[in-house]
Amino acid sequence: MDDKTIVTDLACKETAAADASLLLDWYDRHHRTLPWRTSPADAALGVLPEPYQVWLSEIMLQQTTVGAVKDYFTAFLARWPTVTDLASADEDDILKAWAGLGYYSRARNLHKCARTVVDEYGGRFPETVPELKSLPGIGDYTAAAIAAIAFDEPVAVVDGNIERIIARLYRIDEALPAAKKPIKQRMGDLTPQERPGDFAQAMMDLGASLCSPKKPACALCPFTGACAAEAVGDMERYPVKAPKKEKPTRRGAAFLIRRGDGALWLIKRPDKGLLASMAAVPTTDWFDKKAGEGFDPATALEKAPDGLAFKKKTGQVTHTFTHFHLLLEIYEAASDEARPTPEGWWSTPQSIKGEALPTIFRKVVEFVP
DNA sequence: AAAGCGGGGGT
DNA sequence: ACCCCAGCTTT
Repeated sequence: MDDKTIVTDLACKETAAADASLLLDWYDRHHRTLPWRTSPADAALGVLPEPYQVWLSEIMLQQTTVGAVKDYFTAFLARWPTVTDLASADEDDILKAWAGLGYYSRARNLHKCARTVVDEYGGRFPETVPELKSLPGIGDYTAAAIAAIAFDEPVAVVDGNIERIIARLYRIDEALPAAKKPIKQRMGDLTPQERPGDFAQAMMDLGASLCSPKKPACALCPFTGACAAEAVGDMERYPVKAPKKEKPTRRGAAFLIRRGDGALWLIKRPDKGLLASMAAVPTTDWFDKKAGEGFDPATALEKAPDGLAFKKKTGQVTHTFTHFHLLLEIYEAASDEARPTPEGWWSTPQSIKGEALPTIFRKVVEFVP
């Protein structure tokens, strides 16, 4: 190496450009073991994880924290060890196993995707981003994540954590979602040819630990000194986002129909829209008070299932969805009819635990005044 | 580009 | 109360 090269290297060090090896070294020292990762020993040998497990974990992790996913992932893998097993499963069994995890279209798309992989790809996941993206439930992020982690493809993986890190490293002032394009470009430039999957996971680990939305731990960060936002002490400004809309409150009534043996009458929700295809108890429509059609508890009984003597219970059940708050009044009636309306089924105290009840209706059936 | 789509944990 | 999370699909 001649003198001129040395001078160039020194100059680079002073400007301290972010570099993938800084992060990979950090990752090798802080590697977290997770149910869907290969062991650190295997990873060091370059052993890639099973594509089925990478896919399953990535679908579960969409907008969902690692802590919430772990037990669901373990249970799914034990019950359906391969994509072929999942493809031949009953969709209602998948919805029951998914209940409580949220974003239920993921569970329906999971089943569709498994069937496509079996029917169209002979039970093996495709390895390219365009083919992966064509599968149900797989978008830009998940396609890149599977390609990088399961197939060692050096593609730019960008999730919410990585958007934050990149926006800070390069002080990107454009607001999301417009900033997605330059962020993906920067991530592509930073992604190494070697160990692209580890690099992506290292970035996400960094975002989940040190480069947090509030009070990032810059002193411990492998990119310290190479981060434009840190240099000006304005980390929490990035990524710039559009202001959020406020959530309206909707109100309605829920109807518990209870049999002598304690069984409850459940219904299946429509196959489109909120909580599609999930189990529930009968309810009124949910009215947005701001829309001028305020819910009147006195008229709730007009919408109640026919022929039953409902009594209003004290207290309400509340729940917050992505785009509104919900407040439900609870009514209860005894019935020993064989089949009350609307169409549904009796679920006994023993069977109700296994029903595909989303959390809001889990709260309703467990309601105690 | 914006809206619809869950639930829980951290602050 | 607000923020965010290993986002995707539809409008």
